[in-house]
Amino acid sequence: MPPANLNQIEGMPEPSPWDGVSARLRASGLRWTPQRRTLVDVLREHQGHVSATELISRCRERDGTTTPSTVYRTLDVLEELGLIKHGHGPDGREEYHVLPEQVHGHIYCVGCGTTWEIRPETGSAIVDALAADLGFAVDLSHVTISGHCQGCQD
Amino acid sequence: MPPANLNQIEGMPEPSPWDGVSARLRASGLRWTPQRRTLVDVLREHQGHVSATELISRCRERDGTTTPSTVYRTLDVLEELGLIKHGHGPDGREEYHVLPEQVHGHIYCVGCGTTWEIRPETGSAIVDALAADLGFAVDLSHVTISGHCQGCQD
DNA sequence: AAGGTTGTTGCAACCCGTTGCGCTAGAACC
DNA sequence: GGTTCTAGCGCAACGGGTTGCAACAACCTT
Repeated sequence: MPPANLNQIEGMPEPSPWDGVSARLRASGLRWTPQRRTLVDVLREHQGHVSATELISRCRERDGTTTPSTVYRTLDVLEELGLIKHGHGPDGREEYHVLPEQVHGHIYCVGCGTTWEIRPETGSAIVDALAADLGFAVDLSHVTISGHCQGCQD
Repeated sequence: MPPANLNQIEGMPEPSPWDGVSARLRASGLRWTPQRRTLVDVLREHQGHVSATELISRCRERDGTTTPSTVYRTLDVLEELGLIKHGHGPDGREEYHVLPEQVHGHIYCVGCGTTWEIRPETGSAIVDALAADLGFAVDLSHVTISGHCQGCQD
């Protein structure tokens, strides 16, 4: 049997950015702990946006001893590795974007509560506008802009 | 002596949107209480942005019995009257804009911690961009966009 | 001036997120 | 396998913000 990627010894190989996490942590002198494994497992099956609260309760499903503080600290670490990004939803609460493939902002409709991603072209229009204003380099991904969607305007 | 505006019997007349608050409240079946008076007095001498925490402590200076919940609830009421607007700072905490003369957004520099107002032209560029995207009607004032100012980019 | 409604207050409890600290337990090295 | 170093864990407490509820008091009516 030929040497295989140790992280995916069975089934369809489906390389994921999560696969190298333990190694990347260790490479920085950080540690790979059961608690972090739990959180990464949870994140692994998530796309898009998740609230911190939801992540915590998902972790607790797998490991009843999960502590909020640990989750928040691990999220910070993972963010430094670039695997997730946090932002603030319309209510100001934390929201995490898993595996941000490309930077994108969010808009939130106050009327119906839906959240959309801002399309890249639109996003760069915003970035450009602010760059022209004060030479400001916007981090769009951190923010949710609110307003009313087409359906909710009367 | 000619009849004067009862709200400003001395000195330079300086009509303020705050003058009619009590009447406006009563007109909606709401009440004019000492606690609300205290908060309005505090707001009266404020321009621009204030955090809820600061408002609470300012109220407590005048009336030691001030309760946070009351302040928050009164702020909600005043917002419905359009006298203030709330938004979320870069850290997701509440921030109030007193007497928003014209809608404006904010940008916050992660590097140096400064907050700027977005100029109207730039603001409308953003609004237009999102209107073109999904027909979205943005409420710019509710949001603080973060990034790096010119001085903090390297 | 007294009474009755009902909007408001203040309290206590709660939720989300953060922080400080002592103990635990990764993992590198023997 | 055992040692050692220290990152990370769990706990407890805190701060900002919200909510349920019983008592209170503005305001209208008589």
